Amino acid sequence: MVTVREETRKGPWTEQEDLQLVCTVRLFGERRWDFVAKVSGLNRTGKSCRLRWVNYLHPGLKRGRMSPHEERLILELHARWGNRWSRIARRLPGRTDNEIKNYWRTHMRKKAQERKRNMSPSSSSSSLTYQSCYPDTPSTIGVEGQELHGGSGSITSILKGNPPDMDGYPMDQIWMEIETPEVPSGMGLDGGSDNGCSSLPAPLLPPTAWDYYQEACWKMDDEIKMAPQFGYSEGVGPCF
DNA sequence: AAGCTCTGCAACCGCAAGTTA
DNA sequence: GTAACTTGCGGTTGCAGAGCT
Repeated sequence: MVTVREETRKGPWTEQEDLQLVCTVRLFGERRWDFVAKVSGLNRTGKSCRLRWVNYLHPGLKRGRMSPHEERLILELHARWGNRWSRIARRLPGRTDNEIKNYWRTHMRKKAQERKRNMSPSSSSSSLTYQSCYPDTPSTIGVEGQELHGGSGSITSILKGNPPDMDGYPMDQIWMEIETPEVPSGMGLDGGSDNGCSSLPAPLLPPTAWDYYQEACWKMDDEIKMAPQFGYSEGVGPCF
């Protein structure tokens, strides 16, 4: 055996890695990230896997620009809680703390530049408030419909080079289709209807993608078979 | 058309809190 | 009770694409 132990991978995720991670999380749930990292065969840290999942692969993530509602909500909540990004994110379904953090950063940068330009000391010297930014936004802070913007997902691109009908398959569309109750039989990865382990809906990828999905999972199948001591049976995601 | 700057996003790092043995 | 391990959070950085000069 000439298995050269690779160093832990860093940097951008590949489509293959995404698939492997999705596959593994699907099986084992959104817990024990170090374990997920190991079992998936990815040379990534558990931390890295978690981050990728939470910020990018998790179903239901919204992508694209913040809506005025969201912008306003962020401003309001930030005024109330400060840099408690994860807390703020919980109030914004489909948005991650990272996303909000990034948004806020660029938002503040923009505002700072604007202020520099204007340099009008006559205006209120207090820190930025949502009112000063969006004086005319409606006051209804609600959870708007789960509109799904077209994202630029890695899984999207894996599909790009694939069957022509899959061309430009947006990530969100994938998740939307996933959410439909139709489960492609055969993979046995649906893990039962209510294992309650994760928010992942049954099939992860549209039918055509399952071919690739299967390929991506071959390694894991071995891992699982090799690791019965963990008490996991195929197709049944454990609840942590 | 080419180079430069700006913007948005993805990902890493370090630390703290929580959990488990 | 405590040490080791895992997870979550916030800050920061680097890169790629868009827009501008």
